[in-house]
Amino acid sequence: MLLSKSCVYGLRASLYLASKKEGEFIPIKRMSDKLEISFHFLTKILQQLTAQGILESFKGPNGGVRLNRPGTDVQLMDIVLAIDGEQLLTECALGLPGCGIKNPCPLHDKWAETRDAIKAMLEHTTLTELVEKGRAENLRLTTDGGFDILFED
Amino acid sequence: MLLSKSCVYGLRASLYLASKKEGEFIPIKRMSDKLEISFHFLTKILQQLTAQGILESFKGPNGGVRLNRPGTDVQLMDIVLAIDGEQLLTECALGLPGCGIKNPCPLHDKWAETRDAIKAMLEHTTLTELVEKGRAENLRLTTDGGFDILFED
DNA sequence: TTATATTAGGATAAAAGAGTCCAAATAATC
DNA sequence: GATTATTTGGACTCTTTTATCCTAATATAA
Ligand code: SF4
Ligand code: SF4
Repeated sequence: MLLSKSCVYGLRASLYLASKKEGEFIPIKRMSDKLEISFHFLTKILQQLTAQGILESFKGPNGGVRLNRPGTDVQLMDIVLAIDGEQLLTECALGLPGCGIKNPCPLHDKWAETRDAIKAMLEHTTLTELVEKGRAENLRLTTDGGFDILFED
Repeated sequence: MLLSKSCVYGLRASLYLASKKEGEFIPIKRMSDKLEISFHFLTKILQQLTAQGILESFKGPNGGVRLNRPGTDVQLMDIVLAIDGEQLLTECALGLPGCGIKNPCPLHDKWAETRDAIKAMLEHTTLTELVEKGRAENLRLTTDGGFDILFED
């Protein structure tokens, strides 16, 4: 798998948050219900995102989490880096230790191209962009149901 | 990680085999030494490749494994499919169950492009091609040492 | 001030991936 | 026929990832 499960959940949750009114705190419980992710697990993941400054959290009634920056300023790569780290950008195809351009393996050239494509995609896609697309085309963030089900309260 | 460790080891071993005289059986022990991979682990992996018809094995003294087809006919994708299965081609970015074009998530379009690039790379690269490149430029298949160390007996 | 809703954080459990070990089967050589 | 070199296959262990649970801290509201 390209991204860990934690990372995927983090992305889904971030998209959910980006679809909400800016500044509003959303309880994790609500998100885990809507997104069909284990509440406790999602909590752990969002704690990471909070620790990394991507989310902001607030305790107590009316508490929850929200994006720390507008969704237009959050790239998918930000989430991926916060959860999976640089692995995706550094590790690669033949996974030899201490890799890079200096001492490449035979796959390096081809792999580097592919990896750059992945990187570019993650860096050039913002949360808001996907939310707008999802809303316009009623795409899904869960197993069943379209984007719209996320907005029923 | 894009490819499992088993898969990476399988690729490295297949490249090794493709660099050898066609038809020659190579003992797994020799490969595991050269490639610095645990003998027992590599054995398990190569058993999978043998079961999938990518390699052929022969027991006893002078035994070992060899490619079942010429290296020019073996794509990287063949190895990846044999070890990691279709996961890479079917699963994806947001990893929603039962995914596909019918009921996509907001990332689908962008992801599909990226995934196709990965797929194309793996499908259009043959073992022989990489071996020739590795030989010509003395690239490496192990932590230290160039391609050439693989050929000392 | 008490009850309630929430995140934070630690401990633990279950599942998957990676790696090791051993006995059995097979083939060549002595 | 006995010994040796090799693959096969199963059982097992270790590590990492995924998931669950419980308690504490914090903020609101009654
Ligand atoms: S040389 Fe390049 S492709 Fe090969 S393992 Fe290193 S970074 Fe990856
Ligand atoms: S819709 Fe496409 S990108 Fe999204 S999870 Fe499914 S296959 Fe992957």
